Amino acid sequence: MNKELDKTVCTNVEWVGRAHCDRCHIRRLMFFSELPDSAFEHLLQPVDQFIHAAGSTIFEAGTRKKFIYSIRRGMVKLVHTAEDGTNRIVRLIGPGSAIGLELLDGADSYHHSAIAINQVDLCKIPVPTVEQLESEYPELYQHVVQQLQDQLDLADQWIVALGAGTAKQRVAQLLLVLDKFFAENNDEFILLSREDMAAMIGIAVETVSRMIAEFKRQKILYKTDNNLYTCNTAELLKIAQQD
Amino acid sequence: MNKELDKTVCTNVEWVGRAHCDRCHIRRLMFFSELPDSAFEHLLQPVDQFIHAAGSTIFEAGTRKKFIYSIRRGMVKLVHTAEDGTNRIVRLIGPGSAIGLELLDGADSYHHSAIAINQVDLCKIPVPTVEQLESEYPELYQHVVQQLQDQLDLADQWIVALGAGTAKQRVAQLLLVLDKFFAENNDEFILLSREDMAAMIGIAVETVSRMIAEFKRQKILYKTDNNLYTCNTAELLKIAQQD
DNA sequence: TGATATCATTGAGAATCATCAGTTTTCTGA
DNA sequence: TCAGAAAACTGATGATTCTCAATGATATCA
Repeated sequence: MNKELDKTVCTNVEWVGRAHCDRCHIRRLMFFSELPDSAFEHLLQPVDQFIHAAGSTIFEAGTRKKFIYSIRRGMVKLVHTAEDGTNRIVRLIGPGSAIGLELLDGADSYHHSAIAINQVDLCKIPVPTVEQLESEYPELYQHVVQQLQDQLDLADQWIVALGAGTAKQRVAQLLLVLDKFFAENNDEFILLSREDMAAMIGIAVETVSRMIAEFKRQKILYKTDNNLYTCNTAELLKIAQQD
Repeated sequence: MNKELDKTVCTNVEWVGRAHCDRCHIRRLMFFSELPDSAFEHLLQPVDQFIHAAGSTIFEAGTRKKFIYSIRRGMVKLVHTAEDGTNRIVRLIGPGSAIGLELLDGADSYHHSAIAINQVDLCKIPVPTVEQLESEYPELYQHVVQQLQDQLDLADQWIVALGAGTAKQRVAQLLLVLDKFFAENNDEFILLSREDMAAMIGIAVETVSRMIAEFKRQKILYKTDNNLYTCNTAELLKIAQQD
């Protein structure tokens, strides 16, 4: 199912500059939210800021790098690739969340591949720096625990909502998830590719397409802009939960 | 799918006694593994030990209790129940793992119900006691992080292995998961009820039964004892991964 | 802007799975 | 040890979904 996703891996990454966490205007939303300004005076290794183009790979599963990434803007998909090349999307990660946290507790390589869905703005934080700050500021542990718990909740939601039911129900659930996830201020959201959606709910691409097309015809889902969509949440909920 | 699991909730719970963590012979496997004996001299609230009979509920989703549980022996299923009564098993938890960790970071109630699969031997640890020990011994945070990361890995494995593929592939994957999970020393494992298996992989009970029966006929799965089974791992892997 | 590649949609037939109903097996308690 | 209940298994049928193939729409780039 869904083989050879991303045949042409575009590695379009732009270095934006050294991060100055003490002057970061969104720090209270980010990985170092609990730390005082003074914490960043003597970092073991510096934090850098990057912009990843849509489709570019942030890290690949199994790679032995030593960085975690705090997402400032954009959406990242965590992908598991099986031996036969089958891809499965395990989680979507948005602004304020961190990826690569497995490195903080002994894992020697990333557990998934992380790929930018749209343009992603992120901070690249060396693991030794995190460990240094953890030992100096135990409150950072609290934040890591919070992050992991949030991601565990997401994974559970994924299992419950996207892992059972008919194809139509799963697509409806997925749209509800996307709506809640992307819609920060407005209620528009980016509709993912059929391939990505299929890789999330474990059904064929054509089936996803059929369901999406049907929802569009029924005006449950409508395009507002380029590839921005809005949906009728109430109607989707009814579909998702019907017996 | 799989409605009215556990119509007769047996709440057979036996108090074994106050836990003396400083003298616990398996502490290095348990939640307080990193702490010194002296840590337990002045606990805010005591830790108690219980035995739960198979099928009994350890806690129910949404309950506002203030305890986490460290599993000493036996298997626990974490169950999500939808509004319509549909049950979905989100995770299996075994010895050395802890449940209810969501309470440690602000959640005011359990996210799932926890039900004993076989006889479960556990320690009931009050949240204030954990918080006390966390502030005195920051290394306990490390352990919580480890626990959460382990459970996140389990959840991801669940999504990848049990969420896609044909019914036969999913059942094969599930048997492999059970084999790896239950088989501590020997290679026998408890075969769950068809209802539980269906609730894990999101297919109909009858379909699970058909697949299991087929595996038995093909001698890929054989009963060794009461309801202990052994499986041909290589053969199951082949089935699980075939195109 | 037009050519081309990629993605989304649709159709049709085959394969898979859910459902309902009935049978067999296993478990449980008197 | 036996009767009754629960769980597991099986068969038949219809609905759903996958697969293969073709067409339409959209994006990209020279």
